[in-house]
Amino acid sequence: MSPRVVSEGDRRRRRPTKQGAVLSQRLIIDTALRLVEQHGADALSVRRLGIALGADPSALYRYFRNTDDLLLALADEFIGRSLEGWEATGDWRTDLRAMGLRIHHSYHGQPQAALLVAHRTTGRIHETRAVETILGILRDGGFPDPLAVRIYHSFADQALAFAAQDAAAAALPPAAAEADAEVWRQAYGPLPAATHPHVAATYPLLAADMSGSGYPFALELMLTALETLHPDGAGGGRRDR
Amino acid sequence: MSPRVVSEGDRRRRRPTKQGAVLSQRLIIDTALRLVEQHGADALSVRRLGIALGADPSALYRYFRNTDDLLLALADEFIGRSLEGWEATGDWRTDLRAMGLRIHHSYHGQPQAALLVAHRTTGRIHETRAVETILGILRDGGFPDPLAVRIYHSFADQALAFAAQDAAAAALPPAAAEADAEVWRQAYGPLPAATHPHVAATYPLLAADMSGSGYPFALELMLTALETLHPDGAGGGRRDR
DNA sequence: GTTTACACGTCAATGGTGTTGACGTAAGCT
DNA sequence: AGCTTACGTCAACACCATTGACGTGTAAAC
Repeated sequence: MSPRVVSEGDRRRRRPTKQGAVLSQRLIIDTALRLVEQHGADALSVRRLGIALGADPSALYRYFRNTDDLLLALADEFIGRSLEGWEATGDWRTDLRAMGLRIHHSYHGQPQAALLVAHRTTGRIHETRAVETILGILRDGGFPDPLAVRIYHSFADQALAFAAQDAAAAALPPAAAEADAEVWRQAYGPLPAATHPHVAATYPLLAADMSGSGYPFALELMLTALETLHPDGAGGGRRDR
Repeated sequence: MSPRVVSEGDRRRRRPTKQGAVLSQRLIIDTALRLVEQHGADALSVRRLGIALGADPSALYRYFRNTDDLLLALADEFIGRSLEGWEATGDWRTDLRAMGLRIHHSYHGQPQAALLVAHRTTGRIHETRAVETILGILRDGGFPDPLAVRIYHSFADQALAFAAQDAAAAALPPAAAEADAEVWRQAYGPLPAATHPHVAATYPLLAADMSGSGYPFALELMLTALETLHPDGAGGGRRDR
């Protein structure tokens, strides 16, 4: 008896489905990504993916052990894409900022896969390269090793944590996402100054600010703090007091 | 015809189930939290919750409109518990720090539930009180409204994002957690200086640092940055209103 | 105390999900 | 040309959230 899933290298018989599609891991991953992009995260089910491929849903189990296996493959795919094409400028502020925003942005683009991978340590090639790059920015930027390592840890965790957080929001079923957005109008708007003076006083500002991600400003705050920790005093004289 | 779900105030008839349980929102939420605590986030389904309560699963729909409604109630309960007993000192640095660590800590203590809940906006009583409290710390601390709001947003998101991130790590099944820890030794330890000079140079520091959470340091960085943004320059004193 | 209205627990059914075992066809080797 | 067996298909299982109909028995009204 043959194992249910055959590794891609050993695959031989390319047998078309009833509807004429010739399956492969590549085709399945690409189709799944397209499905998620076009119809949202919850459109990705084995049954729907089967239909989109023109194959019986159970055929997928010839290519992936289970849906988790498939989603990890998806995640790995976009990690690769998210690191593509970045180049260092040599200024640690600029480079850290770009790195953070890039991670955050690319995870946000594929929330479903992001959710799965954001809190795992993969140790794979793209991840190790990212670690190396960020550490390099900090050490070449003049931070001593112990500080560079602590900063790396907080910087990377913060980028991933915010990315996962925002991805989770983006991956909510439409109804729940709508509800979360409405909450700021319906629950916080009517709060009276008597019981919630600070919310009442700042409500318009709040409602406007909360619609976006808190990450960009958090990143700027971190960069600001790093300037004061930099061994060269004010960190190149950008900040004054 | 009566609406399917009756608001808690208007509820009158307390009719025991076949198995003798007398349902209420309180009982349901407490049971759900216990279920998640004991058997993990995946154990929370309407059917299983019904069984745990000793009631037909569909009885839940007399108390919550749907599972999302139940989840939000769960989330708010969680927020409430994590802020129980906190008291302001009047110093915004101390208070913000305490607030952040408290959120982070309580989520870490209930990782399974935290995962389920960390990225929702509930708009309910405990959450609004938390928002009011944090905004109050910032405004009473002397930050002008537009800045206070931006800071609130990034501060709260940071605490929640890290909490979810660390909860996710703590909630991994033992086997997967072991595997993730091993990755740092097996994948990063052997990286040669030729291809990954920065990782190789700092590996002992890295391995030691990565075992903890990045949040405490990230929080300190944020507080440091806030000092420089404070209108009183070095952020010396408390401002009265 | 008796009556009455209806709240709410229960049942059954719907349409979704991931996953597996059995089966036979046809693909690609010899 | 014949043989093996990979792999696409089918059917079934166990679970999921949710809803409409129903009737019991509680608590209010009298």
